[in-house]
Amino acid sequence: MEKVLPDCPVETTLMLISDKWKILIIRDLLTGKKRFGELKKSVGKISQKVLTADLRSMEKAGLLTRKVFAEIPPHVEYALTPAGYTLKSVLEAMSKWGEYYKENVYYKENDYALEAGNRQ
Amino acid sequence: MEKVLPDCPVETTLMLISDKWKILIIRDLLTGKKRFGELKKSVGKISQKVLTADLRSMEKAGLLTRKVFAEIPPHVEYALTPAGYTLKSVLEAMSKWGEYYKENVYYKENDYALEAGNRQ
DNA sequence: CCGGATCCCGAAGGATACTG
DNA sequence: CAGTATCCTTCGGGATCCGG
Repeated sequence: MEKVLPDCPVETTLMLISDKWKILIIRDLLTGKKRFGELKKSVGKISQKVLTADLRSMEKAGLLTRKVFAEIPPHVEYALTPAGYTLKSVLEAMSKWGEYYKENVYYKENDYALEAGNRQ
Repeated sequence: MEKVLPDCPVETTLMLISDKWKILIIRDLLTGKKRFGELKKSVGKISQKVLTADLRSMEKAGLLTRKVFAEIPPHVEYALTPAGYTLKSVLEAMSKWGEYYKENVYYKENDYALEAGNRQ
């Protein structure tokens, strides 16, 4: 890897998983290995091109493995590496905070403005 | 037409803080309130426009407060709300993972990749 | 000092068609 | 089924100027 990691470990993490869909890919792999088509369905409205690109990038980063079965039709399985799996702690923190926010901010305080940082 | 938060709490969190700079803004506010100019320096290469926009968006979402002092020259302070502060758990998880990654994956990349790839 | 108003660009992502 | 290959669109975000 020619590129140097940032000093701040938070930025390191951002560099690796802050793309639009990567966290969701990890979320869906935390429950076990999945085939390309399964991921495409479970992640959401991701396109094939982007899913392929993100999976390749995460493979290079050592977050997941790609296993090709020599079959017809093709069969490819993706699974988290130990390093990828340890992202579970980050996802769990995000999940808990999301629930907290929904109950304590979104439903109680003033309505959350829609244009603000919304991604579909 | 009311827009609703996603069912998945992870996606809720993503919706609110997955923009390029928001996590770093929170990182820098976790240590206490800061003025606009201080944030601009500490966050990194963020532009004024984007910093302003992100701060406004996060204010609307209830993550931080904006306090304007009636002074000349202007003086504005930003501070996390309790909801914003609880994101600390997410940031800590990201920080720990970043350090873990640097030591256990980045510095041993080739070994790791081979091992993970050959394991089956 | 803070930040609004414009203009602009490039990269990330989407749509669609094709293939081993 | 799991990709490539193209083409196209969007929009996040940078640069600059201005103003209270």
